[in-house]
Amino acid sequence: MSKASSSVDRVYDRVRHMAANFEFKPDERINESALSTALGASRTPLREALNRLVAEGFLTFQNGRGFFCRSLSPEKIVDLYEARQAIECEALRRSVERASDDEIATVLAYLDDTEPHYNTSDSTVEVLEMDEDFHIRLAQLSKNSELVRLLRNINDRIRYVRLVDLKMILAKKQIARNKGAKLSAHRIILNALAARDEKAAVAAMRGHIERRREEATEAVRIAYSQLYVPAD
Amino acid sequence: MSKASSSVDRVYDRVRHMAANFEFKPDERINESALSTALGASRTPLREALNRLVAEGFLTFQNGRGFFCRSLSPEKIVDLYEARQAIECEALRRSVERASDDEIATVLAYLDDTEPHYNTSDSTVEVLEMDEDFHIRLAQLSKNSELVRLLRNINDRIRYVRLVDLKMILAKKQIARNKGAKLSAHRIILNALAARDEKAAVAAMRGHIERRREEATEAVRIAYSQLYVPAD
DNA sequence: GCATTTTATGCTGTATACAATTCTGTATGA
DNA sequence: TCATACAGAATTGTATACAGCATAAAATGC
Repeated sequence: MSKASSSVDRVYDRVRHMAANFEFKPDERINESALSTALGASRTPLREALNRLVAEGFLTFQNGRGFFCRSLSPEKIVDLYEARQAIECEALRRSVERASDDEIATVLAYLDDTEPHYNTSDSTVEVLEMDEDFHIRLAQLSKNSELVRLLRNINDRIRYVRLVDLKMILAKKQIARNKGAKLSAHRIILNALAARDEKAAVAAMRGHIERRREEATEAVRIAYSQLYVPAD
Repeated sequence: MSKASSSVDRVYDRVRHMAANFEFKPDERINESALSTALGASRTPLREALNRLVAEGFLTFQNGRGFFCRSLSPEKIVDLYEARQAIECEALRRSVERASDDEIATVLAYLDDTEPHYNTSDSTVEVLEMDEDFHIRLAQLSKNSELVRLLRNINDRIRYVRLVDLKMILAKKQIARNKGAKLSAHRIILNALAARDEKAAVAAMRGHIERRREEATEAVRIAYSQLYVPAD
């Protein structure tokens, strides 16, 4: 049960995390020598990791100029939200066919377990983690590993903006939060799935993501200001 | 207007093409030294290219054992077809909102131009190229570059099976082919888009891809036999 | 003072070397 | 006959060196 992870893997994980959280500023050039020494590896494994991240959409690459952080623009983020709608709605359609009642019940149990914490936690990171986890579990019911893979990739690429968005939401609705009075969006989707009501489930999912998509432009604006203000 | 492509880029293009066409057999191990000399480059740029291809889903990687061709299974291909449905249908929905009449007319003109050749060519490679090109142009109407990017990736990963499938279809319907008598599937989709009929367009697209998805298992079987029979 | 050329610095792109690991084939024993 | 152990070969993983390019800085001309 050992990990036996290579240098590339360690570097990859670390740099991916940095890129996801915009520890490189948008469009910032990445200095390979500096980063490699900072990570305690040589440039060779670092560059291999960077190449993977380019293919995943976390970084860009220009010949002769090196690697750069991806840019951060409302358009790009909206594009990703739309891709997320495509993926998650498709997964849901397949889940209606393929997920057993037991499997759906397991996800429902997960929801029951986490919802109290989800509704009271002040840590946006924790809340987002739970949210992502729910969506992944739901997508896995489709039995389509490609859709799950794509969703994971998209989630990681919009995480920073989602985090900002979530902070925004919590700041606004700090007083009145879902405490079971109203059915949560997640519960509505899952209930529709359990009832094998494809249309209702997909519509709920679409709307659920759509609401965030609409906030994307604003969230990106705030994200920028947050990125370029040194003090937190 | 020079290309100024680096060694990595050249190697990347070449190996990607090889992987797409299963010039490496499914699950086959890739020998880095041999391949690098064959491509006239050293192992360093080759490995960078291989890492990109892993991230894109063309290859897999096992620590300490190296790079392998992706496996070829009906399940994987079905997964990809479903992902394609997700992407293309979403793109179509957005195109209904965003594509101008002129832009749609341009794609229609492309269809008019290519359809004669499309219906008579005996080269499955050519036919598939035209088909992919049409679908990409259509997806671009969505103005969502992420969806286009994903579609390109998926298309390249299922190309080999699609090629086999197409050969199968042409062999069967060799006599009676669409010569304008019946409206082509592409034309139906495009007309619905032009009429801003989202439901009809999406339904047509879904069905269009669904038909191929249903043939996937059979096509994979034939693909296997073709891959492991030396003579063509 | 501004634009332009030249020079210098730093960084990237690739090859190569070598250590570490895995694989293959053979021999040995039950 | 099968399993195991071992030795040699092959292959991968990483560091390092250096050439070539791009960028920044300095110098020159107007």
